[in-house]
Amino acid sequence: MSDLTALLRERGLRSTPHRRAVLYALAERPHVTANEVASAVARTASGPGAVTELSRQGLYNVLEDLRRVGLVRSIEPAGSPALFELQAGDNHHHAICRSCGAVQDVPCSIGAAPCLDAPSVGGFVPDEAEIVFWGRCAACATSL
Amino acid sequence: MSDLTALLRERGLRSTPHRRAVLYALAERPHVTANEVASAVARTASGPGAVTELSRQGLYNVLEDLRRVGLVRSIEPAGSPALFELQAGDNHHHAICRSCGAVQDVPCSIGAAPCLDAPSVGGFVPDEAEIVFWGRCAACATSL
DNA sequence: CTCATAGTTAGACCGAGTCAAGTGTGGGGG
DNA sequence: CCCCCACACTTGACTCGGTCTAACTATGAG
Repeated sequence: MSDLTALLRERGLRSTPHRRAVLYALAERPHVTANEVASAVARTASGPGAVTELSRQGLYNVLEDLRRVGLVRSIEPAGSPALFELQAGDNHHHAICRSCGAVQDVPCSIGAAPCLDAPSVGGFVPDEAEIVFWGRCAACATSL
Repeated sequence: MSDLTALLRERGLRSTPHRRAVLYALAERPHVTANEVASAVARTASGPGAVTELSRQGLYNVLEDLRRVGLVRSIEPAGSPALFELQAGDNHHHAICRSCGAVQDVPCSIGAAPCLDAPSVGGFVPDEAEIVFWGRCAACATSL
């Protein structure tokens, strides 16, 4: 758990219980909404790592801080609140189930990095490509 | 303008002034927010095609109807309200400028259809791939 | 010890979109 | 010709996710 502390310090952030709790929560379950992070953190409140409730503002501050230093990434699929995950640095993409909303990681496999190839169009300078595959997850596809 | 009527009938929708006005507005300017559509429609109110103001709910109804029959497509970039465009049927993607928010169409050029290749992962059955390139548009890139 | 600053809180606020329920309205049947 | 019903549309309250503001508290460098 103290590696979380190291991680935070490394990025120039103070290591606070809330920040550690958020990182810990995201490590356990990827692709969670801000609310889910909040309740995960709240649940931590009863464990040994005891954490006081985190206010809404506090939560967003923490998430934004972590995002800014590159520890956390967020995606905002159409029709869903923002989802947060630990930044793995592997530039993977996401597959989202149209019927149950489950989010799955998809390794960035198309060739090397299809990711930044495309738009030489009109002088546009891309720095990131975000790909979302919409469809049905295994469970929902079979139960059709 | 009556081709809009035909278009609507073809898809099983009554041709109403509001629906025509929305289609017309989208034909003129792609990637507009619901609000922008609303004001475009309102502006039409003073022209020859006179249209009475369209309520918020009415607007969303029209947009949803058009989307359902495949005349309109919408994208919801992170941190922005939904943007609407006419469905061109060409499955193009979008490049969004991080600094000015401008949205540009990007032809779906990577190979044939990178679009549905990827996730054989875990039984996921994709039906659409949505790609967003984030970066700087020509104007913002040069003015750095 | 002390003070600036980072972190936190409570609560008002906002924009985008949805819900529910009512009002027109226009195009068939009786 | 009139009634009636489906569909278009309006109004206003409401929800949800998130932001802003203004305080308060804890921390840690000097």
